[in-house]
Amino acid sequence: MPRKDDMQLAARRVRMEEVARVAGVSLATVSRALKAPETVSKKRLALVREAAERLGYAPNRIAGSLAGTSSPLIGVIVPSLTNAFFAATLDRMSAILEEAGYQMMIGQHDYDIEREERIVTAFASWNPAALVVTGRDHTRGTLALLTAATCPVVEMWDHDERPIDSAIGFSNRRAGQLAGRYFAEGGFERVAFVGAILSSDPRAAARAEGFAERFTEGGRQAPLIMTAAGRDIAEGGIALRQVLQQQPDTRAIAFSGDMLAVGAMFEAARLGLSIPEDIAIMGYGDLDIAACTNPPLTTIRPPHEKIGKAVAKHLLDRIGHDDAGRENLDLGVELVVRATA
Amino acid sequence: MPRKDDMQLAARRVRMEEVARVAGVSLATVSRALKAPETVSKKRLALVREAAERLGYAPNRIAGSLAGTSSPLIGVIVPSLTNAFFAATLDRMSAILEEAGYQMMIGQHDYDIEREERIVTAFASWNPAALVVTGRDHTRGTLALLTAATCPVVEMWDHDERPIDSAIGFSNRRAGQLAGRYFAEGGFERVAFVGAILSSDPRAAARAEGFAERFTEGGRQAPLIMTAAGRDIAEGGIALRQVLQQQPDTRAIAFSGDMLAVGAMFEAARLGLSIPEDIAIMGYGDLDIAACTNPPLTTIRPPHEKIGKAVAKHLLDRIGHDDAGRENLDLGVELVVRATA
DNA sequence: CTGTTAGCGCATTCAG
DNA sequence: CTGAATGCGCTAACAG
Repeated sequence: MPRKDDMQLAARRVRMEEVARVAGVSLATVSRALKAPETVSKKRLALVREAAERLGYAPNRIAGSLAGTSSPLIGVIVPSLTNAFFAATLDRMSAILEEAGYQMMIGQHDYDIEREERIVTAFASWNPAALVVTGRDHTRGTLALLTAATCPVVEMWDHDERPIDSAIGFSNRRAGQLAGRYFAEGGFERVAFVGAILSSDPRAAARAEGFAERFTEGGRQAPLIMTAAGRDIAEGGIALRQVLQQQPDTRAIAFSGDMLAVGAMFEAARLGLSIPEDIAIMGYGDLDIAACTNPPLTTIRPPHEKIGKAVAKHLLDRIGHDDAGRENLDLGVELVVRATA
Repeated sequence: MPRKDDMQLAARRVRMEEVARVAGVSLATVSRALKAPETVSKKRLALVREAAERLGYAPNRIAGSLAGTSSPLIGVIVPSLTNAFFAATLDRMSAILEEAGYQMMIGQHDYDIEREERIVTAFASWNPAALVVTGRDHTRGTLALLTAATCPVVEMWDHDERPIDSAIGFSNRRAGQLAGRYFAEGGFERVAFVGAILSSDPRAAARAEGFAERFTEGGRQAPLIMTAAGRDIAEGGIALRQVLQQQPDTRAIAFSGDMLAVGAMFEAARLGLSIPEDIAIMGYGDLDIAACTNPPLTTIRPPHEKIGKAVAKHLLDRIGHDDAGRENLDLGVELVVRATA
């Protein structure tokens, strides 16, 4: 490991001290000129900026974070990076936060709350400016860490009473209720709900519950609740066949995701079933594809991008502004009626 | 802002010094016990571990990174988080790197290389253990930063001569050639290539070039190259109509993405066109959906997940091991013939 | 408005 | 194998 006073070819990265020397001011003035320009005289501000520019100075954020109160790092944990919903949320967040000079550290736990705990632990040790997690289902350890955290904590994608700190999302139970009531009002007798891995996705499980709850309200027979092995489109077709086998008189199926629904539509076509005449289909997510299928998919639209924007803005509000308080926002969810149900 | 010697309710985070005190050893011993257990006697190792456990000690990674040579942070920059290809790559990388104790900082530039430069600059100031960018198309500034970087730099998703440092990907031109040759051999006379925003996506542009190059080889008429306004499924249908309008005798279309191709298939159905009899369709990406459509989509499969794994492993190899050298890997690409072409 | 002075929490010399 | 001492590069009091 080379020592810094060795003769070295690799130029050392330029430090604040050199900028100060070149600009003919003190270290502190450089620091202020860069972080709070309004607290420095115009004359020196210009000197510092010019020197920094000329030397190609880039501050060392690690050092800055150690000396300062907290780091411009925001930890965000989602179940999966490949899930289009969370990707949309992350996309919006990153656009806004990057603009404001924050960096997102992203972690995924694959619907495993033990892994979530490990990631929260790891993130906490970076002294982040904020921590964002998905949902309200955590281990006791995660809960303890998050409760003790000195930075703002946001639970997103779920709305409920008494969040740890702030929560921004919507009610998944209500989303399920929307579908259940719609099927009930549609006069269907026998229906089913297909959810991907309901045991590990508490949000999908909440939708299933809400669905069953509302559908059975008028004294109707309880829906068949079926678990699909995954969220991919291929599972949709498999699930359709299974539902029809277990409950042949099923006339309507609600899926926990649009891709499952589309897979079922493709499979229905292969089976010679027409939609919605033979079987009605409802999706969840309102992905771009929903509007394009034949016939276009009736689905439920969660506020994926709205969540991203709202979380990012809330964070920016709270970081720094001591007056900005916690928040518990329900962004709502809507039924988009198209032609499959 | 509370000072640390104030009476405070919020417990201060436990530091290494407290662990040292409780374990009855020096600070240095704690540090060594935690980072290089083999350099400490069994007896003290146990003492330190117990104390750390009991106090719930979590090291401050910011401080560690400042004192140490570099940080366990890996900067990864992709064009878009919502693009399923990059999402798959990030997913694999994060799984492997997280396991090894590294944190990914993810940035997206939305196919804007000026924004890429800003993100690279920001990431560099975190003293990362490695930097990963997508593709080989960079501003001069980015090039300068990356060339001067003291950490490993990987350009992924593209393969070419002379990368900045390491490169792991495949040849997009070759991917295009595969499609061009297939259409030529299929005996088509008039064909088209539809690419999303070709002006800003150099990889899609390379595929278009490769496509035209091979298709025209036998003296065939040059294909119509058409730019779609976006990557979403809805654009596929729009593009199909435009192609048919501009070149009514088109008998085969290659798309720069599976979702565009699927959108075109849905639109073709609405237009009463049958696939592949009236018009042949080829996708790119081999997303899950490709195998499920009616008929199943013929497409080209890039090694999305393989790239993620290979990049992560290469990084782990290189970080620390001075002996591990640069790499320039072509992971290949394959044509998946199904039923649309 | 400015410069001087102290650390931030840890990794790493160096002596023992 | 261990402990004392030093400093990573910067920010935040503080006094002028």
